[in-house]
Amino acid sequence: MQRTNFGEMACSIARTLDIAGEPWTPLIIRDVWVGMTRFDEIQRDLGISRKVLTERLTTLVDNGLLERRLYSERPPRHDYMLTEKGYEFCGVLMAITAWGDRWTAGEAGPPVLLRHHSCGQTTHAELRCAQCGEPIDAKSVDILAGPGAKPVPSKEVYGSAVNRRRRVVT
Amino acid sequence: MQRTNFGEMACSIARTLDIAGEPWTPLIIRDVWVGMTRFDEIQRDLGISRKVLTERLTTLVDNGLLERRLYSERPPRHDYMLTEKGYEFCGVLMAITAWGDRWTAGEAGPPVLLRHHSCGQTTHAELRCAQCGEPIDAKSVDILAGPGAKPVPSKEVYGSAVNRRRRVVT
DNA sequence: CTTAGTGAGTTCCTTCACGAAACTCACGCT
DNA sequence: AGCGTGAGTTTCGTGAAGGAACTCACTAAG
Repeated sequence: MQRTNFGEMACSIARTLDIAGEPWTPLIIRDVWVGMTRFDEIQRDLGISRKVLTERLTTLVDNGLLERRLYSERPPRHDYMLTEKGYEFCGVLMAITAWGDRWTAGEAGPPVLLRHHSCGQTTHAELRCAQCGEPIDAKSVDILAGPGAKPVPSKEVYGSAVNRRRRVVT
Repeated sequence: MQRTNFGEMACSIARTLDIAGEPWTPLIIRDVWVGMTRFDEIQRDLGISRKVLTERLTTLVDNGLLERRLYSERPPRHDYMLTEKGYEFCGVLMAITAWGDRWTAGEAGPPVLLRHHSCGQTTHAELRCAQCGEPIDAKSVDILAGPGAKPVPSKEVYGSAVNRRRRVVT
């Protein structure tokens, strides 16, 4: 893990990135999502060193995004399965995919398409307000300190940053 | 940047993580989003080394997520401003925040709340299908190879992984 | 029985990224 | 002149990543 301890910051982004803030972990979750549940097939697909894959898988299991499911007793062998927590992280991957398709795909177009079961169409994930259902983006929200915000100096700085945002953006 | 070149993978997630696949870059984008546009205030807020901040800011400018805007000529001084590309990356940050609030906030609750301008409520970002508007999650989509998928061996592996997903998950 | 292959790691060594600290430069202000 | 501020740059030590080889526990085939 990186040397700075992002897991103790009072920030959901930082805490999340403490678990998944390097490229391999999201890519492993993606692979498990699409059905690669065995060590060797993930390793082959990603071209990742066995050592790093072992570490990442262990971290994901320890943090509750993956679970090991025994598929063979002699020798002991496991499938890696997404937990509910892991499945919900795939929402983050869908948001990343949507951004990546928009800005990094170039002329070739998106490497991956999603087809939604309900409507049967190829689609992508769009961010909506959980309250009113309208599209939501960085310019259409205010950012407020929440109950889990740190009380002392960071909040002070944070509070003034919120005010500064009003000045600069508007 | 890490040694594996994620930018050349035929995968929007990997390409995106080539730019932003370590914790500092998303945190810097967040800080700029909330209004910290100067070098020193970002540095103080994040407690990041000046060297790493310089590198990350340069990468973000080179990749078009931030732009430098001169606010002083003597000496030359810049505000760092989000581009449209950068603003859309904040959508990814909102998705990360929603996941992090759900799974990493603990008893303290979310450190940050969003208030949506349109409806005036505190809210969070929710993923919806861009076609039909219904909520979308990892279990409600099929993953298909798109036009930008790599033709040869990865696609072969990828195709079989999609089939395996059907077997394991359903 | 031996040998070979497979799956899932572990170990070792080299390289590279990060963090701390110090330094540098270009200002403006007193 | 000296000091403070903002924005870097440099140096050095530490730890993580990657490549390669090795290890172990099986199963299958000869």
